[in-house]
Amino acid sequence: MAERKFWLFKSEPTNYSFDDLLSEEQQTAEWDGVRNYQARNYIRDEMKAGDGVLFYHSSSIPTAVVGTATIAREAYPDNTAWDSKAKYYDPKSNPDNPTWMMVDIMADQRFAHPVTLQEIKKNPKLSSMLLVRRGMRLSIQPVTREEWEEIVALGRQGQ
DNA sequence: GCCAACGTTGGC
DNA sequence: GCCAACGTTGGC
Repeated sequence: MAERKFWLFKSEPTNYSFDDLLSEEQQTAEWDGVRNYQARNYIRDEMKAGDGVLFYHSSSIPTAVVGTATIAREAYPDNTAWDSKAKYYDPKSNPDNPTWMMVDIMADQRFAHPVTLQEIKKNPKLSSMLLVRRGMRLSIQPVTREEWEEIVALGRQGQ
């Protein structure tokens, strides 16, 4: 069995929050709308069922990792790409040759203590994360096992 | 609301 | 294939 990988998914909570994921049936959602090739490649080529996901709230107060989730279904075509009424419609993609892919994620646990971007920047174990590198605006990023473990440990502790 | 840093687009 | 213009992201 391949080694488990770890990821960070960004979402603006006003658009889709961790609470929204928790309130889904089976606490599972299709992660559609990814329209960046690098993120698409991670989804298509590297994500496996069971991989860990840090759920990050961007453009919020505070910006923070608020919980964890699991890859529940591996890459499959993002059908919203060829829905002309969808927000992320892409006329270049079609069912015969889908450009964009998505995974399903299932909520795992909400952190007792959201791990803020500020804390991440101050923590020597976390300060080299892609997340805090200037200009790293990927909505889906790989996270190392060490970073995963540190953030999960911080998130679990009450305060 | 500002604006820096990206990715994408399209003219040449 | 270059690169300027443009749109988007996302912290502040």
